[in-house]
Amino acid sequence: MGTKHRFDTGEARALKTYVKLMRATESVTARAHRQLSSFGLTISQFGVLEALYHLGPMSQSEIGRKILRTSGNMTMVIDNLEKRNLVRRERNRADRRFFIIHLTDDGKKLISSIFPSHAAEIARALDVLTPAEQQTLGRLCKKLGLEARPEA
Amino acid sequence: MGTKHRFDTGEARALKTYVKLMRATESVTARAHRQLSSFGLTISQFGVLEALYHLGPMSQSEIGRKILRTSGNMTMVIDNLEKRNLVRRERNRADRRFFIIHLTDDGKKLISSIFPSHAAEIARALDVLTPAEQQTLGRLCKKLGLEARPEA
DNA sequence: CCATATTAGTTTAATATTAAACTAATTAAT
DNA sequence: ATTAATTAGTTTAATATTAAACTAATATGG
Repeated sequence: MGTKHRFDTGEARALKTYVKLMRATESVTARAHRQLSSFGLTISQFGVLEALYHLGPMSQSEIGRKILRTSGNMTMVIDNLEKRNLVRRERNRADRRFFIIHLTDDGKKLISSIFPSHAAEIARALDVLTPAEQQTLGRLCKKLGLEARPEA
Repeated sequence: MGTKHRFDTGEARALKTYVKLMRATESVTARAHRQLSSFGLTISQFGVLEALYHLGPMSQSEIGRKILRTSGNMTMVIDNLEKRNLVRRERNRADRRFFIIHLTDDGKKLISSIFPSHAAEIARALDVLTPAEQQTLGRLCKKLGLEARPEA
């Protein structure tokens, strides 16, 4: 058929899929964002608090790896959380290059009060898919996500 | 079982699915971003050029709707593209509230030279999925995307 | 020990992003 | 026609985001 490839069908399919993937993510994220901002948190700030809440104290770079952000970014997000006394930097004694970030009592109180409604909101968003469809979506996304991100 | 719901299984499933969805999107987008930045374009700038290239001249708000960005955002992105002489604002005579944004010759040249490699890069990223899997992923994402974004 | 490399985090400069307040132009309603 | 509401775009202020240059601490390899 096409000698060059004015628009290889495989590419067209991939592009269409990608657009839908992005729109789906942005639609769910926008919903989460709307809700979180009513609690005065950005998505990244929530991500930090949530990681600390469910996984325990961590260094900035570890958190950055979990929520897919750069180290420079983490500096600012954690600065802002620290200003509001939601987290606390604690210099590691053994290796003084890094901090361990802890939730403060205020932070713990906030994230534990917000998390349930966040989870419920996400569940509401995914409710248009059956449980089986969610499983399938998760499986396909996992395959896609792994490919460019060898890290867990 | 659980009277309250310490972690309703439906919610747990939804959250896991959402995390995978985000990671998949960010993995593909990061790949696209890496490539585009080698051409000196951000994702949003590319989105604007691509929309104009494939859909023709449009107002800022129309572009914003296509690429899911706010109007304030469009002002800056288009300012930056205009500075580089890749697009041109043309005041609409009939309704002087809006501009029609046109690709300049430079802009046309740039996007037409970049688009094929971008498409190829996305296709490469989606290559871990079979065509059938891509179709399924697209179908599920479309369902999800529609729900919170009634606009087409 | 000392030079080098690596690692954690910060800073800087640029763009992105949003929400909200705002201006200007148009449309609708009475 | 005049007022009110809507629409397009800009501006502002705040946070986000990245890449790149940087500092400080640690690890490695002679």
